[in-house]
Amino acid sequence: MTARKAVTSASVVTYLRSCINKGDLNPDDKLPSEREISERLQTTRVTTREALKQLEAQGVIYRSNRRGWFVTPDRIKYDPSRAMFFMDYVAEQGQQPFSRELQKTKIKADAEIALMMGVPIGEPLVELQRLRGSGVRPVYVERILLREKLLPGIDKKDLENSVSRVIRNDYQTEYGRIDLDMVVGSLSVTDAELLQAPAGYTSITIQRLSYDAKGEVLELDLEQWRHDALQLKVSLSS
Amino acid sequence: MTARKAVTSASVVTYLRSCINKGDLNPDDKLPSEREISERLQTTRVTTREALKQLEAQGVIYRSNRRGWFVTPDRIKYDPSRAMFFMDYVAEQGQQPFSRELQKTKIKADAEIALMMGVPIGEPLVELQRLRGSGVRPVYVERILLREKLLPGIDKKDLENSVSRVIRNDYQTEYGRIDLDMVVGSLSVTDAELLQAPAGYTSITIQRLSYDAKGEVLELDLEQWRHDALQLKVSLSS
DNA sequence: GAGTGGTCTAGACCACACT
DNA sequence: GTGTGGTCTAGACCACTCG
Repeated sequence: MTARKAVTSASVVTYLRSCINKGDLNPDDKLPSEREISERLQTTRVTTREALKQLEAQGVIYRSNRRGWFVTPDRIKYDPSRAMFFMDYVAEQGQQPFSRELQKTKIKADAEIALMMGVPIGEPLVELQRLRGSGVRPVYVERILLREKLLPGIDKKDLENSVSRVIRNDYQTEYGRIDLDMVVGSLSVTDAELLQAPAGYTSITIQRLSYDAKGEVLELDLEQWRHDALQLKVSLSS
Repeated sequence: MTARKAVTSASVVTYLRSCINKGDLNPDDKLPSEREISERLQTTRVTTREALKQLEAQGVIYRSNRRGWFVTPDRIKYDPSRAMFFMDYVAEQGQQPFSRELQKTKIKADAEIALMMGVPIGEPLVELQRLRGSGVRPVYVERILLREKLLPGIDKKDLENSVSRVIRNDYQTEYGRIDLDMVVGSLSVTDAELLQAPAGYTSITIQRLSYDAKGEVLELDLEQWRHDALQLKVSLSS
């Protein structure tokens, strides 16, 4: 009998981790192809893929579409309790942020949105869709719903970089309470496409409801993050 | 040619979702075995398993050890900004909470812990490990590190149900600032075992550093949650 | 056009859970 | 003991990316 001992996915994980830790592979570097790894370690693609998925779950590597596997750069530290802007805090962490406006339209609140925002059905809103990333990698898509009633003419402003800055400067409106809601799930087909991830990729959904100083709802922000791109930090003082 | 069209994992997902939505399967119900599903839908176990993993990522079903797949009950809504206790808010949401003390020992801060807590290396601490769940399902493990210096004799108290209550009532100490840190990752072998999940299961890591009113660090809380068991809600007032 | 990741087939063995 | 989930082998085809 030639009885070759089966190669476990755990050993493939160990091997790949060591490559990354040794520095043979740096953040955003591409890993060798699945077939090449399999051949090198004398195993099958299924086992190699299993190992890759484990590392992906740990946030060590990530996938980009059908282009391959890459080493994950540091997570973006995001503190929703600090009044800071994406473009600023990513830069502060030594990475290059980018922001792309995908859509800006006037809509009317449907039943679902109205419920989430606590406004009447049919209330006029401005919907803004953005894609944001760090370096070469898109990290989240967001959908922002703004109440035109409280922010007249907001649809004509440049909102690509920061909505909060416009609200503060152009409307002399300060934020009051913010309600955050976070859940781990997986990406829809359309969101996955935008984030250059396979459908079903593990994601973090953040829903943020912002009020003004008088307690009126200003905006609803729905974010979908690649799970491995985010580290959430919140500071509470009671 | 007999050329049977390949069955896609997407169609298996659709089929299982419909079973759950129709009410054929209720929360915590066990799904049929992988082989049975495969045979019923004329496909292989690999494809069925792929579908099950997709539903797992979405949080629709969960695994328990080697016992099988089950329908996920509602997520526990957890608001760290409210002064509430696990046992209370789970009950409030109509589920039966449980809490089990796994360990309680006196230790000295090692380098890693000292750094996280901002205390000197070697500072005496009380380490408490607990396992908590809802219904029949364990949902998170936690490791609590308490500063004996500020909480003398804390190791002799009953801490199974609520540390915060003891601190408040027995030490007349109020909490001040709380720093939260959240990240999505995967379970270690030991944590997975405690949570009756396979190693590598997707998890949410929550790190909570609590200060007293004077700004002194009181405790460090390290929690590992099953990703599908938690919905985090935070209310911030600026 | 060559090569890659994404997916599916059709088996197999093992360790553990349940009865 | 029986059956289950967990894992691995050894192929195959397709759709897409990249050069």
